[in-house]
Amino acid sequence: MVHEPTRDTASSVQVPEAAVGRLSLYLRELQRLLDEGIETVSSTQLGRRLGFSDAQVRKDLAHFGHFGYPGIGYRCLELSEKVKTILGTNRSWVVVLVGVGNLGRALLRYRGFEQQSFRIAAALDIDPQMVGSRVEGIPVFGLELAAEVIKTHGIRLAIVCVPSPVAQSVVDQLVEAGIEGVLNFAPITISLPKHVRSESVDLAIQLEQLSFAVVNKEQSA
Amino acid sequence: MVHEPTRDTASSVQVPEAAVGRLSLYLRELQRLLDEGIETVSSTQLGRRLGFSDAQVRKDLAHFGHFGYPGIGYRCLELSEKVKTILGTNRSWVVVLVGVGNLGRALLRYRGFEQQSFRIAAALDIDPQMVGSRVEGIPVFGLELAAEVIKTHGIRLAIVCVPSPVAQSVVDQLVEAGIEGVLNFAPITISLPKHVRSESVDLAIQLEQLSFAVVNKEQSA
DNA sequence: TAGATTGTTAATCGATTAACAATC
DNA sequence: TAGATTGTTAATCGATTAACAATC
Repeated sequence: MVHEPTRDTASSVQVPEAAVGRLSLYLRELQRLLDEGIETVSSTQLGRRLGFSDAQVRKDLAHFGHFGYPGIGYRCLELSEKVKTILGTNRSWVVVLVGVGNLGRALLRYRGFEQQSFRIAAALDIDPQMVGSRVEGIPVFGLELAAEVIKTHGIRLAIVCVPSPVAQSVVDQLVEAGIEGVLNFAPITISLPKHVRSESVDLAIQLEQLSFAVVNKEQSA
Repeated sequence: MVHEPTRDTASSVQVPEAAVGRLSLYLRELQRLLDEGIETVSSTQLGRRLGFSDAQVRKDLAHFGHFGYPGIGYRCLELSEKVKTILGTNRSWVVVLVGVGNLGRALLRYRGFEQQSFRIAAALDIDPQMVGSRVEGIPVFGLELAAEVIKTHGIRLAIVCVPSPVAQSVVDQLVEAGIEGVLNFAPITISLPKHVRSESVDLAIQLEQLSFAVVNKEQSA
């Protein structure tokens, strides 16, 4: 009796979202290991460096393939390349930054993510004073040119650092213009069509979490 | 000073850590409702605005007390005050910012979290050129004065935006000086003693998560 | 009262951990 | 071969959802 190959790849098996989050941490740690000249790492070692159990590490990675060698562990370089491919960062992403205020300018200057295959190619703003200028070498266009800028540079992701009151409407325009993912710095919950994904950074919320943890330290200890 | 990375499993059995994270989102949304002049909200309404189920909202809040009124819902003002008390943000927190580089200066300028009861009272740096100056009105001290600055201002939380290679050692010094919570912008996993809590912001990781979601959109849809 | 909505218990679902045969 | 470590299955643990009596 001949069977069709069973489809148990990532497309049919549900990969927990938390596992994808940890994938980024594994990658970051693998890159540190490589910097330290370490060539192989076991799930126990990798987990210890990140505060995860060995089982967690193996399970997470096994969702995506057979990357390890029994008796040896994982080869750091090989695994980091595999993880990059899974995350989609084996190739370069072109990003647009929207809102060239204090925070936006700092991010243009920061460049902390460039080494990780994300490159800001253009900025958008509504301020006529900014439009037409360059900030940190990056040209600033009017928001109404979003669709054109996005198409010209093959942009799929946006970093949005506009004031909260206009954030939803700005994101709506970006979605209209074809953006597929949004990193949002405005402290509001953005409504998006299902085909667009967002991540957000809210420093007030993170500080609140620290506040809670510190205040409740006695109880949780 | 070497510590094990803090384990998430240290969270209390009674209240899931994820529920505490959502508490901040409830608070943010309650403040928007108040701005809109809305006085009461049901778990269904609040959940819809945040993308959570009504049961989730009720369950999360019920971990901390009986805040609702059957037949009516939750009174926005009252609930927001209760949530602030739980999070510890009903009172003001004094924060120190460490590392006055591009990102640090942007955060000093940003002030997005001041309205949420977090106030940066002082900055620390090792650059002799910076030490003794003021940035955005905030005085910059040498890192070696950490303990004194922390004690003088009653500081318990630190925002750390120093380069990755020195982040662990800087945090070690802050812990030594008595800091209780750290918001870390360096893209590394920081080892901390169990009594110190950390949150981190890593833009590269958040962009990677967007990258994954966009690349795997077909499968996940 | 009738309608609405909570807080809570029970049922379901999912994620983490433990254990171990397979394998290098 | 002996020792180490993976990938995977089973067991455990925890979190979310459903349902509904209590209650305003």
